[in-house]
Amino acid sequence: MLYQTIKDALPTLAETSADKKTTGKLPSERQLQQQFNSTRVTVREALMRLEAEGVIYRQNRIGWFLCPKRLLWDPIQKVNFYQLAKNQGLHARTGLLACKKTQANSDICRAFALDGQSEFYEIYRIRYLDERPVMVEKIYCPAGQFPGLEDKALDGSITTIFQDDYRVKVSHEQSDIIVTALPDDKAEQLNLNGGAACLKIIRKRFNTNQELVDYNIEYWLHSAIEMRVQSN
Amino acid sequence: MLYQTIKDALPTLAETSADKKTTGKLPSERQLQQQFNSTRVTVREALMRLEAEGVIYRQNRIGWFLCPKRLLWDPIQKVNFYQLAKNQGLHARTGLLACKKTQANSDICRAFALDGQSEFYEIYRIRYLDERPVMVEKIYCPAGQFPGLEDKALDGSITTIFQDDYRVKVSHEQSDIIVTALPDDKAEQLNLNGGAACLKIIRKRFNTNQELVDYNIEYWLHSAIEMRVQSN
DNA sequence: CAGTGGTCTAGACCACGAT
DNA sequence: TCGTGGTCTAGACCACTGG
Repeated sequence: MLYQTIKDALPTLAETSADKKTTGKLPSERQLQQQFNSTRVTVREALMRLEAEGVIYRQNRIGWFLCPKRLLWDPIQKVNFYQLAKNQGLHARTGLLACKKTQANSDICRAFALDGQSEFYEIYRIRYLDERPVMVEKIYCPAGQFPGLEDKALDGSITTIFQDDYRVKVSHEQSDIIVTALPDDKAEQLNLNGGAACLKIIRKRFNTNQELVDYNIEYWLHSAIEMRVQSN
Repeated sequence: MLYQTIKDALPTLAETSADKKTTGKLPSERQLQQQFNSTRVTVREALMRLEAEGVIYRQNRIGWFLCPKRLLWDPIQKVNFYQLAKNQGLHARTGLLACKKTQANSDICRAFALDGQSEFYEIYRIRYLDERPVMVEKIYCPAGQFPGLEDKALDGSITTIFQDDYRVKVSHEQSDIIVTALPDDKAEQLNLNGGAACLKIIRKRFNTNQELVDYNIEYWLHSAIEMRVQSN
């Protein structure tokens, strides 16, 4: 199986392609095809397996790259994203893609115990680690509860805005985590390809009165993250 | 993209192929190729994407099947596997593949603060949900601490054996969780194909003295499991 | 033994990126 | 504009499953 051959050669490959000390880009698929005396379909199958393994990733229409180390995350701790990254020597950044008032699907309405006509803020954001896009998220919160939210600095910490501007404090949260494939529209935002493995996290955050504060849907590039949990 | 077409047709497909009330098996790749006027490579790409999504899975050289619902698991709770499954209407079973005394790799020795010459029990097991293989695990524990372990009923709860037969009580644990591809040897045991997405969980369990009791490496078929965690 | 999935070959066309 | 990745066609051989 070609996959093993390529895997063993990976370190060399990334080096040789490195014009200067560049980003760990692999040679083009056609170059690999020649080098390994194979065909493009086969080369791609091998690359996709390495992608599944979390060893390489690809950027849409750009090429294949070696994966940097994963961000270590504890789903129990309510830690600030920037702080978490910094502690691990990574630079975090958040980009705001959109913020609009809209209605939400039935799952979300039900979670808030609101009916289907209710208005929500939908905040669409993207997160980078060392300028590599690794996650997109949509945050839903009831519009009535956060007047003027669209004018806040939404490319920072939402938790801080809730707390400082609206006196709403998140006390605990629940995360649902599954492995799935990146939907095409999310992939596009991340400059990745639809179908890549990802972690889908649905996070519900509550205040001390057990009321839902916001509903968050995240898609993480699977090779960018590692989870560590501690039972008591 | 063919993938969407097939996805939409999935319910119909699983039905039509069902000889009797069978397991949700899809038609053969060649049948699909004809039905959708395409080629096998393309059909397979579409199927593999659906597999990545967690909608279908394949058994090695048998075919493609619709996925049953996922087992919901809380990595914080130290719940018995059988009980967990039962609560969710699933039937759990464990098979013992092997149990031997052996040396362990450096990661594991270091975790136990033992040197590379130390002997360990290595217990290799497989777990089924409704008779579908969904996980393989290797459990390592220091041989000296558990004399005669190989003669116990290792297809049941290890925790119970530790507690009842050796007076060793697990008090807390730490789990490391990443998404990766199923290695070929693990895939073989599961009757699956190497390269399928999986959850790899490394779990360390400690006694009340903060001493490591066992070291567990699990590979879960990704579409068989969903995680739910609650922060305090 | 017939049919299946696993793996591979040898091309093709298009849209987009880098230049 | 040229090369790249994204998608697809049309075959092939083999090992294994299931009847």
